[in-house]
Formats: sequence, structure tokens, C-alpha cells
Amino acid sequence: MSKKICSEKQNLVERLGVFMEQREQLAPLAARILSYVVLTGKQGTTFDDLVRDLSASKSTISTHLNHLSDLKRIVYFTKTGDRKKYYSINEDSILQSIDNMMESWVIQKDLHEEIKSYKSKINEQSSDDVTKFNLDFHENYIKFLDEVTQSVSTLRLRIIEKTLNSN
Amino acid sequence: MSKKICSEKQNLVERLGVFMEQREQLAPLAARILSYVVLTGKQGTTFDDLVRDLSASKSTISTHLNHLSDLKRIVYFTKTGDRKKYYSINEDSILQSIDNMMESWVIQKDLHEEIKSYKSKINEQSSDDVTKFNLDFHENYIKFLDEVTQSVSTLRLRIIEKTLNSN
DNA sequence: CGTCTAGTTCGGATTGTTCCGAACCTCACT
DNA sequence: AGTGAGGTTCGGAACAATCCGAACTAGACG
Repeated sequence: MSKKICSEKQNLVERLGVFMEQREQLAPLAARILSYVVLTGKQGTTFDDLVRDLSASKSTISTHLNHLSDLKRIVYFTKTGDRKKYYSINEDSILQSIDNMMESWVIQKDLHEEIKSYKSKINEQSSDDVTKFNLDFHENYIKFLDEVTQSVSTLRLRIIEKTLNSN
Repeated sequence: MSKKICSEKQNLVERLGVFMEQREQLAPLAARILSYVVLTGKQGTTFDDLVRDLSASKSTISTHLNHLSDLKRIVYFTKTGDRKKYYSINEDSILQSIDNMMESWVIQKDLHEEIKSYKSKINEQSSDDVTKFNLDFHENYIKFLDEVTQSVSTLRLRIIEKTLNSN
């Protein structure tokens, strides 16, 4: 199959890699691996492909492949009579990234709730009106988080339905 | 005013700090500063408060305060006859974080569009049906991004309206 | 002019991250 | 038992991020 990596793919791997590195808190090479796997698709990516096309050492590839597997970002399949592993991206990765987003919003909401109650307590203790906390900020933020969580949760359901229908 | 930092505040600074450190890609101390400023509110936080309560050096506080100002995450006000700067968080920080989110979605969308067109090109070149790329993944992702951008954009407008009304 | 307040700047020391090479393991095949 | 393919593990080198201390600046005040 495709032996040489074409420069367009190489370029996309790097650019997608930079983006993922930042957004998903991955090591540079882990992000490149994920990009490569995305850009190779269902035919699957092997250990050797990665060592060759990303010019990285076997040890690094091994570590990061296992890490990405642990995170369920990638999965592998095998072929009968072939010991190689063929990696491809976990098909539910859209859902994954939605869930991550929502989880982060939940954490954020909890923190804001806690801060709000801390500030209320301080407000009660102080008689001085000028230094009293204004809680609007947190209230608005919490409201925003609720709404965005709600709206994305609806989208999430719709995606699941679509997936079920197409199978 | 409040001289000693209470342990509840200290605890919240650390926990909010850990969260921000990760989500906003800030240095540990920069995230603590931001947390501290949030938890101190409109009375404002001074350089000295931070040096004392975060047990950090003047140089570090200085660097990070300036960095956070550059990023427009915090602003300062002054008091007549007082050379100190009183920092508080930029009031439009909700909008800021919404905008950052949306910007990241736009970048993501562009990348997926580009990948889709790369894969289409490869598909045309190959006659082999088995190895052809399935574009559903990117199409769904783009659709999701469009919808979530749309829905958050509506929320954003509502927040702006509310802010205008209350002034 | 000296001193005090309120910071800023710069050269490292410390710590953390990322990657590599060498040695190793395991299964399959001969 | 020996060899090769397909990896894994570990120690450390190389590099990057983070923070600190010491020396400095700029304006205010006596």
C-alpha cells in the first residue's frame, strides 16, 4: 500500500498535531501519532509506519501508543496471520470530546458554586457595604454553564440517535 | 482590612488554581494569582498581598501580573494619593472564555474541512473501495461544531443584552 | 540629595517534560 | 536451540518551564 508519506499528509499531521498538543494536553509526539492515525483512517496505522514517518524512536512510539490506548483515544485491530497491530481512532471520539467538555463544565460549575457560598459567608460577616462581594459574576457564569451544558447535552443525544439509526 | 488570609480562601485559591492552570495553560503561580484575584473581588488585590499570601518572590509576581494584564485577564485601578495598583479581574471574562471556546471551534472546523478535502482527493485517486476513507466522521464533527457554535453564540448575545440592560 | 515605596529586569538554579538507545521480552518459525 | 519480527522497559541526556535573588529604576517625600 502507500509506502511514501506524501507531503500534504505530513503537513496536515504537523498542523493537526500542534492543535491537539495544546487542546488535549498531549506530548508533541503523542499528538502527531493521533493526527497520523486520524489521517490514515480505517486501513489502520502500524508501529513501523509511525517510526518511519514520524522519525521517532521505537521506545517513544511504544510509550505513546500505549498511553493513547489507555486513554481510549485509539483502538487496534489485527489481521489473521499477522502479528502487527493496526491502530485506528476510537469511533466514539466525538462523544468523548463532548463528554470531556461537559465534565469540565461541571467541575467549573461546582467551583463557582463553592466560591459563591464562600463569598456569601464573607458578605454576612462584613457590615461594610463597599467591600461586599458582588455575586452576579458567578451567578451569570453558572447560568451560562447550565445553559451550554443543556444545549450540548441535547446535541449529544441527537448524535447518539443518528449513530444508532445508521447501524 | 482583612490582614490574614483565611484557610478557606487559601484552599479555594489552590483548587481553583489547579483547574485554571490546566484549562487556561497558565503557569502554576499565574493561575494562583488569577484565583486569588477572583476570590478577593472588587476591593482589589495588591502586589504585596500576593507576595505575602502566595509566598512567592516579587519577581515572579511581577512577571505574572504583567503577563495576565497583557492577556487582559486582569485590570487594575488606583486610589488617589496611593501609588499601589489594585488588581481585579476583567469584568468581561465570561465573554472572553466564550470567545476563546468559539475560536477554538472555528480552528477545529477549518482543520476538519481541510482533512475532509484531503481524504476526498485520496479517495478519487484510489480505485480500491476497501481502503477508501469514510468521511462521515469529519462531516458529523463539523456539523456538531456548527451547531454548538451557533447555540453558544446565541447565549453570548443574551449575556451581552443582559449586561447592557443592567447598566 | 538621601531615602522610601512600589515595582521591574536579568542571570541563573531547580524542577519537569520529552525523547532516545540499549537491553530485554515473547511468540512464531525453522 | 537459534533467529527474526514486533514490540516493551528503563536509565538518562537534552531541552523547556518555572521560580528565585540580587541588583536596578522611577517617582514621592522630607
